[in-house]
Amino acid sequence: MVEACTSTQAVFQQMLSNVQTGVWETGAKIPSERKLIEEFGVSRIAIRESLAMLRGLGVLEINHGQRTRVKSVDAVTLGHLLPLMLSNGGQQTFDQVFEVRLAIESQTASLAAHRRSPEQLSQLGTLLDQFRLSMDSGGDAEAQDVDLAFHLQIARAAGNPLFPTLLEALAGFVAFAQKESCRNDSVRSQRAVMAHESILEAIQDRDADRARVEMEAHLRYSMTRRLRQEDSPVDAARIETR
Amino acid sequence: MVEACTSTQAVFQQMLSNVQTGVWETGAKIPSERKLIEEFGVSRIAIRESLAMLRGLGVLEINHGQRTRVKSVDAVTLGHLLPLMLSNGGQQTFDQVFEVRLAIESQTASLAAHRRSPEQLSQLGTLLDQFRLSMDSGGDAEAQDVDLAFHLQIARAAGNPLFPTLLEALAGFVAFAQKESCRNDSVRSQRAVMAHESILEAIQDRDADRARVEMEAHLRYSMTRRLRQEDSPVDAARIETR
DNA sequence: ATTCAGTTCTGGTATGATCAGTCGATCCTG
DNA sequence: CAGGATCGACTGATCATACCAGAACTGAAT
Repeated sequence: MVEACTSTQAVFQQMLSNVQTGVWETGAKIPSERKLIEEFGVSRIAIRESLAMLRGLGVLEINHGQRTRVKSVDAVTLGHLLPLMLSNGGQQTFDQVFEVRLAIESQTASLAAHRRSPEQLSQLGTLLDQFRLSMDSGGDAEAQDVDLAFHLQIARAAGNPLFPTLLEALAGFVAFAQKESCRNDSVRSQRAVMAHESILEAIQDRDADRARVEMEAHLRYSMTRRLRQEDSPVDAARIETR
Repeated sequence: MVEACTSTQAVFQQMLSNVQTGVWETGAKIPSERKLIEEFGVSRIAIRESLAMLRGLGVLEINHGQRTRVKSVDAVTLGHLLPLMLSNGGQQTFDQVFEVRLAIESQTASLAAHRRSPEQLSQLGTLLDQFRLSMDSGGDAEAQDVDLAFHLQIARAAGNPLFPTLLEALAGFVAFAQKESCRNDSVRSQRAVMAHESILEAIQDRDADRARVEMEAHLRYSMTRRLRQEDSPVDAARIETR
């Protein structure tokens, strides 16, 4: 381990280590700033800046008046980070994000077919019904939300918490593109419902390969469909981060 | 956007926005703390804590004596974050990351078969040769690096910069597990070389499906192989960060 | 036992001073 | 004039102190 030349860095490393090794258990309260000053032997500034860094990382939950607690790093933090990561080049297009989503969801569909519990299956059925209703009532925004919920439920049924996390982060990007392509397009809506039905069926039958293929077809159709609507593929596909 | 009740939060949000909207360009220097005090109209504490949070997020590069610069968020930060996210997961941790990696790399292999340029192809050949040499000379660490480089090159050849970025973050996480399973295992080494050969061949032939299948088989083998070696599933799989 | 006010914890902010690196212009030397 | 040493003016890093504001705890009055 490289020696941290600044005291803030040193304290930060030590604190991070405390979290990682479980000295500071997740959900537990850590000592107050005044205590930490004595414990680390540095000024409050160094303590607070280290805490701020950890807060930035999403490791700590700091609230005025309450003791600071160790937070389990969740999708939200990753959701903050991914956009920053993905937009650093500034050249990312929706296609690129969509390809990643395709990769993820092919896997989730396949895994979900293997691992889904009966409860998760029935929940998927419920979401599918809701999706149909939203489509009929013409609520685009709602339909989109339900659509995402359906995909997220599949990701959850895959039994790997990373998948819903990643998908959620990615979905923020493709959301508005989906909305665009969804709008006033009964053909596509119909097809989306059918695609969801097919996917659900495959997951129900525990047919992993079919689930994957159906999901891939579904997403690829959405993607190409959207592309056809765009005249200027590069500029229009540029990501607007928040 | 939710109103930030504390000034530090407000400044943080504003700064983050500055980065995301490009007001603060990546790589450029941001105003000094003294300037920011005037600009935001808050005390130095608030400024510094906001900067610390952004540093924790990996957005800023702060060095003593030099102006603070905007850093492009790279895989390293995410590499820090993933262990924290999964540190409570115990045994499943690696499997989970591996599944994501599997999802990503199945796609990259497939896409690379379509899109690889001749230069990228020849580079893959070079890396494969290096891989063979490393295996023969018994340099485990080197072999692992070359292995990763090979996979990253495929991700690059997929023509989507998101893939190498994500893979880099994921690979750093599973690195030491790979090292473990690699060690003194000529059977596995041999098989890894053969797998790489098969993948490269498929990519060379522009056979996307085969590339995907070969990659999947390769990774799945590594994964199961590693699992079989672990006797104490919980402790052995615990994450050693850094 | 319940309620409510006051105390005392907690973190949040501000100020001012000082230390310590880095950079660049300036000056001195060869 | 060229090259290197020097000094000053930046930059961030750290500290001590004080005070503000929210949350929680305490204890007395009901």
